[in-house]
Amino acid sequence: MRVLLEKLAPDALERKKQEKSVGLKDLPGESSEVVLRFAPNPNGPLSLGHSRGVVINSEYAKMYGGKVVLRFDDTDTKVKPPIPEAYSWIEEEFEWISGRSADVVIRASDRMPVYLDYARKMIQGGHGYVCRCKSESFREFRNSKEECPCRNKSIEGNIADWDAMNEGEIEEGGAVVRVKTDMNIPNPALRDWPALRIQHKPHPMVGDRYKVWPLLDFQSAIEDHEQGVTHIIRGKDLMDSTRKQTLLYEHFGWEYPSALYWGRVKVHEYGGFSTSSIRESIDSGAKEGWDDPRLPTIKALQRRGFCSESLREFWIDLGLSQKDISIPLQTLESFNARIIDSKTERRVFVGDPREIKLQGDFPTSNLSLPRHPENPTVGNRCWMVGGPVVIQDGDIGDGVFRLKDFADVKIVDELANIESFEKSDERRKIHWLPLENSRKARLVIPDGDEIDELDGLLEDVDLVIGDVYQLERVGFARLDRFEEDLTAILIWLHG
RNA sequence: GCUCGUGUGGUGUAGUUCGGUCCAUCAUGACGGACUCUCGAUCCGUCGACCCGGGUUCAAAUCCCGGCACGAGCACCA
Repeated sequence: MRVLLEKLAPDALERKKQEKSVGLKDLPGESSEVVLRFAPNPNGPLSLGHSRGVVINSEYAKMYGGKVVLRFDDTDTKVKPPIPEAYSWIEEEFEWISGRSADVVIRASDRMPVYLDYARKMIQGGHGYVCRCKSESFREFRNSKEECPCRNKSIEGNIADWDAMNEGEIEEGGAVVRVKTDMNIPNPALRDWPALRIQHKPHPMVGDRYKVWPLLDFQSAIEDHEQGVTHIIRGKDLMDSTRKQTLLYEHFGWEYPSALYWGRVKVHEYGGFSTSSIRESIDSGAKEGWDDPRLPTIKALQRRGFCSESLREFWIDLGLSQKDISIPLQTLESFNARIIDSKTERRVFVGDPREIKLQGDFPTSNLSLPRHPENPTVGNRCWMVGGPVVIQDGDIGDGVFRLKDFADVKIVDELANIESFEKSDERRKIHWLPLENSRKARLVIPDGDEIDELDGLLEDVDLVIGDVYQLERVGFARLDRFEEDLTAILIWLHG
């Protein structure tokens, strides 16, 4: 066979090197006018978990020249109530993460008349009914595949109940609108699922105008249709949602969009991405705020100095796998480090400083060091050498080392004797700083639920709040602020 | 319990649609080395995987059957 092939088609024997496909896979189905959506609950700012939805959806929109709808699913006033500031936070974060603003921004709470109208149509068409059963008793019906007594009520009776719900005549929990499916569907989750419920608690944005609010499966299904969404990308925990909504679409005679799913992601360093539990930790005082550097929020990531490009590369690299994955933060960090390294200026931070005096034959003078070793165009930084210098206490060791970019020294009686300016042997290289060019600084290092702080001295050369620096031999950190006593506060980014 | 989904090196990921071009891709990691430009960068090298068992086939990561493991849904949350 091989001999035959060699004669007929020698190319067929050449091994092509395997390649990993880059970027996202093609979208299934019709892709001429793609409309995607990202639908967070504004019960807090966006988290690292949400950023996956922003990146994947906006990236597909870019690939196909389509649109992304940013939709605020704010229909719950009790369990996960929206917070008013979060709407604008999320719009800004969406733009920061994706590098573009959303094409359409809508709030479910503004669209209530649309949902209520469709609900009434559904009831009138006999595809839904008002169920007055208690949730526990309906659960029994559902599990035993029995129809509940409300199911066969007349349309007139249902409309009367529907009006009563909207008038506020029925208490919370007293009634719910169900979509009529089939009590014999194998999957219990799909049997006559609830579409709208009563909430008397006022909504932070629209007040107490509405007494009946749609549940996610209903509201989202209606709005996806209204916006012409062609592809829904969401977590695989919402697979049953797709099936429920498909049944609703059948009632209305609509065609359901293509649905794609991703699995659950855990980042080892963070407990989870739940907005409610983050909010709890802030309310209890365990965390300082939404941008506490220990938190997996976008605000915290920004404050620490992550760039949005690394977030995009990270999620695109992970793709749309339905596998549940647990990934170390280091993976994101390595994307970030690679991207920011070339534009990050170097500075010296000496933690746990120890002062030493230089001794030897050298003139008091300027020492000029590059701001970036590979990018001379950003210029140099100047140190005055002559006075006392500081090194990290732990670096003392046997007292023989090289002060990086300066001189080989040997410590004798608290004095650093300069042995050579040229690198003369394989001794350790350590970072150091003239006292004259330093200012007090504190490096804040998030570590799980803890915050470690390291006091030291920072090279005081053109420090700009908000900039990220690479602290030589330490790692990357962002200058967060200056304290009143002018101490520089650095927040640790990564190594 | 019912329903749905997923199993590729330490961690992720490509390849599975339509079996051969796969002694399985890329990244990250670990280890070692080069560079008298860092514990950073760059460059070089090394390590390491198709969940298990059958079947079909000249040929299986890929198709079929049966296990096992893990995850999710079954909320008047999103």
